[in-house]
Amino acid sequence: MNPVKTINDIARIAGVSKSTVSRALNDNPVISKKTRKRIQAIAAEHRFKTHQAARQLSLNRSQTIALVYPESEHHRHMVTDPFFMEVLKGITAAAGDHEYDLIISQPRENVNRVVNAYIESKRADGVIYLGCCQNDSLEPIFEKETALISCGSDRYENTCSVDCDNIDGGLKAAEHLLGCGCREFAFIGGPKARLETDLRYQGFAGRLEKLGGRLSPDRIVYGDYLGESGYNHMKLLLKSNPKIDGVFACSDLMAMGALEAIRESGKVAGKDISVVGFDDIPFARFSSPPLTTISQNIFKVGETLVNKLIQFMDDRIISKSILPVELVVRKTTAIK
Amino acid sequence: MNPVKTINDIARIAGVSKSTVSRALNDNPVISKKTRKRIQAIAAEHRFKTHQAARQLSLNRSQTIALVYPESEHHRHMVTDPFFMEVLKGITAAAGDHEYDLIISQPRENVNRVVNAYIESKRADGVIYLGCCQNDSLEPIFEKETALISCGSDRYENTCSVDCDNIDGGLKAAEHLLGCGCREFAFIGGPKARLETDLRYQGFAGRLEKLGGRLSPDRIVYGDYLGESGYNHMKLLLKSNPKIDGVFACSDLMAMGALEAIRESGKVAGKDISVVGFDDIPFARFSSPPLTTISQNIFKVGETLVNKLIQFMDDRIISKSILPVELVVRKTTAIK
DNA sequence: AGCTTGATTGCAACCGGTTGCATTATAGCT
DNA sequence: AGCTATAATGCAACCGGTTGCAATCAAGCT
Repeated sequence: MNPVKTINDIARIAGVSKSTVSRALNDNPVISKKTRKRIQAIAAEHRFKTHQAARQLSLNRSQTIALVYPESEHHRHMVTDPFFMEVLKGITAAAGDHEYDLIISQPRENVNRVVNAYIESKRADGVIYLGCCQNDSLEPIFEKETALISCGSDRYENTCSVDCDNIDGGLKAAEHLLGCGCREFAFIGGPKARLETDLRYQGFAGRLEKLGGRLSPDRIVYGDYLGESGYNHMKLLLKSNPKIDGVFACSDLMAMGALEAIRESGKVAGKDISVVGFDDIPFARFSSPPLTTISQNIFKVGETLVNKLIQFMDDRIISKSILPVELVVRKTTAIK
Repeated sequence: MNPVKTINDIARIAGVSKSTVSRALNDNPVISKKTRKRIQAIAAEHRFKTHQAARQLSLNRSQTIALVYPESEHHRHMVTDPFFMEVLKGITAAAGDHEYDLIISQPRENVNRVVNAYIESKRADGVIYLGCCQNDSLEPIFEKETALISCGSDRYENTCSVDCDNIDGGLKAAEHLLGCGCREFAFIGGPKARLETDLRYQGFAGRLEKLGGRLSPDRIVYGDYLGESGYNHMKLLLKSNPKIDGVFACSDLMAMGALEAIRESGKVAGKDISVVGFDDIPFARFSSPPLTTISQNIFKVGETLVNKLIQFMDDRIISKSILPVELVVRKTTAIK
C-alpha cells in the first residue's frame, strides 16, 4: 500500500482540495453527502489516520484530560490503593465515552507546577486532581479559571469537585455500631492531613456524641489506609483500652489489619468487638470474618469527575457533587 | 502580566528572531550563552510554556507513551488488580524520568485497532501492552515495526517484552510445598487463556512430576485472580479431594479466598494444608494466617517496560526481559 | 587595511491539519 | 434562455513551533 500520510494525499487521490477532505472527514454537512462518503471511503481504504498534533494545533485543543495525583507520603513502591484503581476505571471509561484521551502523572513534588504546565502548554484541556492533601497548596491554580476538578480536596469556592458523602459515611457507621449495642468506641482515621478523614470523623463523632457513645481522644488514631497501620493501631488500642467494643476504620485495608490484631488478642470480631470499614473493596467480603463496611461507588466517582469536568470546560458550570454512600452489613458487626 | 503566548512574543520582547528563541529555549549551543540565558530568563519571567501540539507537529514526535490494557473479561466495575496498580507506578515513574507523557486506555474491544490508532495518528511514539490474552490477536501489530512492548503475552519473535519468571515461580512453589512434606496437590490458575497461567503451571507441575507430587487433572482449576474465585474453587476442591495438602494459587487474592474456604471447612491453613500464593501484594502479610507467596517486583516490571521501550524507539534494540521472582515464606506453609 | 574564518543570528519553508471567505456549480424560477 | 438563490468546493491564511541555509558580525591573520 502506498504511504498515505496526510489529508493532502487523500485530496490528491480523490481529486478534491484539502479543505474538502478535512471537512468530509469531520462529517461537515456543508460537503455533499456523496463526496463525504466517497472521501471517507478512500480514507478508510488507505488506513488514513489524522495526525493528532496537527489537529490539536489548529483547534488549539488537545482533547485530553490530565489525571494528576500526588505521590503518597509514605510509600513509593508498595501502596496498593483499591480506591485509585476503581476511580481510574471510572475515569478511563468516561473519558473514552467522550473521546478524550487521558494522560496521567504522579509528580514527585510540585503538583502545582505540574498541573499548571499541563494547562499552559495545552497538553491537556482540563485536569482531574485526586486526593489532595491539605498542605498541597493548589491555591494559585484554584484561583484561576483553570478547568480543574478535584476529588478529596474540596476547599475552594469556584472549583468543581466530586466526593462521596464522607460525613454521612461516618454517621452511618456510628448509628450502626450504636445499634449493635457498642458503647466504647475507637476511630482509626486515614492520614490526618486529609479532608475526608476529618469529615468522616465529624460524622462519626458527632453522631456518637448525640447518642451517647464514648470516644475519648486516646482512642482516635490516624493511619495511612494500609493494612499494616490498621494492625498496629488496633494492637495498641487493645492494650491501652481493653474495653473498646466498636471500631470505625477509614479504609477496609486498615479494618482488615485491625481484624488480624483482634484475632491475635484472642477476641472475636463481630462478637466481642464490632468493626466497620470504609470502601467496600472487592475483597472485603472475603476477610475473616467478612467485613461490614461503608460502600462508596468509586467507579461512579471517576465517571462523575470526567463528566463534570467536561461540563465545566463546555459551559463553565461549576458543580460540587456529593455521591451517596451506603452501609453494607456483613459479619464483623453484630448485636450483642 | 501581559499575555505571552508564543515564542514570537518572546522574540519581540527580546528583540531577536523566533528561531533564536526556539534554539535558546532548547539550549542549542549554537546560540551564544549570553543570549540563551537572557531569553530563558525572559521566558521564565513571563511563565512561557511551549505549546506541545506545535512542538509535536514540528518534530513529528509526541514524546508520549500509550499504555493499553484490555478490559478484563468478567468484570467492569469490580476488579481491583494489585498487579496493575504497582506496574502503573513503575511505568509512571520511569516515563516521568525520561520526560515522556503517559496516556492510558482500556479499550472495550478491538485492542488491536486502538494500539494501531495511537501509533498511526502519532498520538504516541510507543505502546505498552499489558496482559494480553491469547486470543487477542495482536498479530498484525506485532508483525510490523511498531514500537510495542508487552507484558504477559510474549508470543512474538520480534517484539520487546518484559515478564516475571513465571516458570521459576511455579517451580519454587512446588519445591517449597514438597519441602513442607505435602504430597497431594492442587493448582488454582489464573484465566486459562493467559500465558502466565500456563508458564506457572509448567513450572509447578514439571517439578512435582520430577519429585513425586500428585496433581491429577481434577485438581487443576482456573480462576480469575480475584478472591471470590479462589474461595469457590477451594471449597469445591475440598469437597471432591479431601486429601489435598498443598495448594498453589496464581494470585494472592485467590490464595486468600482459598484460606477462607479452608477455614470454613474446619481445617487449618499452614498445618493441615499448605498454601502458596503469587504476587506478594502488600496485604499478603495480614491475611490470616499471613500468606506464603511468590514475590514479583512488579514496580520494576513497570520501569523495565518503559526503559526497554524507549531503548527500542531509540536504537531498535529488541529485548526480552525476564525478571526474577522469589519465595516469601510466611505462615500458610509449614513442615508437617 | 583587507581578507579569511568561525561564531551568531535571521529568513523562510515546513510539519498537517482547520476555517473564513471567495468562487464555482447546481437548481429553481419566470 | 436568463437570472437568482443556494449548495458545494477551493484558496490561502493560520495554529506555534523547528531547522536548513543564507546572512551578518567580530576576531584573527598577513
